[in-house]
Amino acid sequence: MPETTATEGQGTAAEEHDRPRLRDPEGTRRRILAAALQEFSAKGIDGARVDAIAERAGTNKRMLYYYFGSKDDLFRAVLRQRLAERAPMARERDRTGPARLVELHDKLEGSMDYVRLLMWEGLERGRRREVEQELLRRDSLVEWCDEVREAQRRGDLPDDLDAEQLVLSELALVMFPFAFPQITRLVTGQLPTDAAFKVERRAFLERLTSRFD
Amino acid sequence: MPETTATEGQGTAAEEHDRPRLRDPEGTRRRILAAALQEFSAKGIDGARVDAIAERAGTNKRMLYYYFGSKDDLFRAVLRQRLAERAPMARERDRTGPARLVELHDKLEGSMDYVRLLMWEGLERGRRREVEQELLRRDSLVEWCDEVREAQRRGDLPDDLDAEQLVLSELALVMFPFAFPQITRLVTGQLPTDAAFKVERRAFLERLTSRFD
DNA sequence: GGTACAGTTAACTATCTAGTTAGTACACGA
DNA sequence: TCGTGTACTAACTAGATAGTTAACTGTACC
Repeated sequence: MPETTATEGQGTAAEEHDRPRLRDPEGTRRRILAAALQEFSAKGIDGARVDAIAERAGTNKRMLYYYFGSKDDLFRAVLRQRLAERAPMARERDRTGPARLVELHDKLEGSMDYVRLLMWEGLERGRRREVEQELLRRDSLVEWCDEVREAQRRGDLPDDLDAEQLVLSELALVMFPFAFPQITRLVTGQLPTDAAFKVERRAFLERLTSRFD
Repeated sequence: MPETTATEGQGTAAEEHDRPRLRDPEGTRRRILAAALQEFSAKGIDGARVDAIAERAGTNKRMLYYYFGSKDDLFRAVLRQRLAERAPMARERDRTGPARLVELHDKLEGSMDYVRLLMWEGLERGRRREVEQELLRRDSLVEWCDEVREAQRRGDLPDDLDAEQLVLSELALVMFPFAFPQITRLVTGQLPTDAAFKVERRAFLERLTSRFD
């Protein structure tokens, strides 16, 4: 018979408010995903520690394997969820109007974790043929390119530039500072998370678009 | 007294050509750096394995600590060396002329390992106040910004755009595809290392510059 | 009120990994 | 030819880490 320390701290009613439900499958799952998002975003797949994720989620490491199978599967689940969350936002955006870069910048600036997740994906998985949510992502990007071509036909965007390359470049302009914080700091003296930087970048993107179209 | 297996395979003259010099301090150091560059570039600091670096360098793991002190110090040594190698190239380049983006693209396309090293630095060390070769890098970038401002005064570049933001954006346009190979593939159908992609990107950057200035 | 199963836990294990110990051998100057 | 320091090596270690075991428990359903 094992030492019965397991029940320690669960008997008293005073502690009930700490953990309202003793069992909460969906909650546990959600908490693990949230904790994993933070951990993976901060340290990548190799750098993240399974124990740290479990502790952050306020649960046991075993639950992580119970729900997700492996560290790698957990990373993919996190990425899948985050991508699915953002997918609908892309469609809402005006992707060809004069405010498109500023709008994209605003959408992205609050989700550093998302950009970092994509970077880890690129570095640790970039060579793969298939990527998480391949079809969803490709469809979304193809749609964007189609809209650009449409706008080119209308004359709203310059038609001598390849649509795909243009989309790639707009992503570059907005994502790059968040992806390379050290370069951003070396060039501008500020980190991409600084409020002052965001204001300057925003203003720059605004002027760039107006000058460009 | 330990077993004297150490001399095994070193006595015969027939094996001499495998290892021309039994001692080659500079060579060993160089081989470790080269191996570390490959390993760190491919897998990052956390992902790289010290044993793998030693094996790739054809030496013993102990030598790595003998010459560089720690895994972390080795990474910094690799980064420092690579940055020092590239520093003079920046000054040679014409950074304000109409071919500047294409030229930067050409300079960068052969050194994926360099871009990846910078990405790992950004992800695993981005928050730090100081970065490897801080002064060298900042000086180089400040010089670039000054040249841009000069060109703006001359009227060669649009003067309503902040010089720092412009430099950051030009780096973004060129580095982004290499940093996000999976996004590049999803948008264009090609990896940034594909010859076809490079041609297209080059053409795009050329047209972009001519339309912009 | 019993029972079956999903949810939860602590403790365990095999393996890996950065870093070390302690010793060997080459080269070079005296 | 001897002695000394630099270069080099194999084997080891302590701690970490992903993943597992097995036992336990709340809960839904009968």
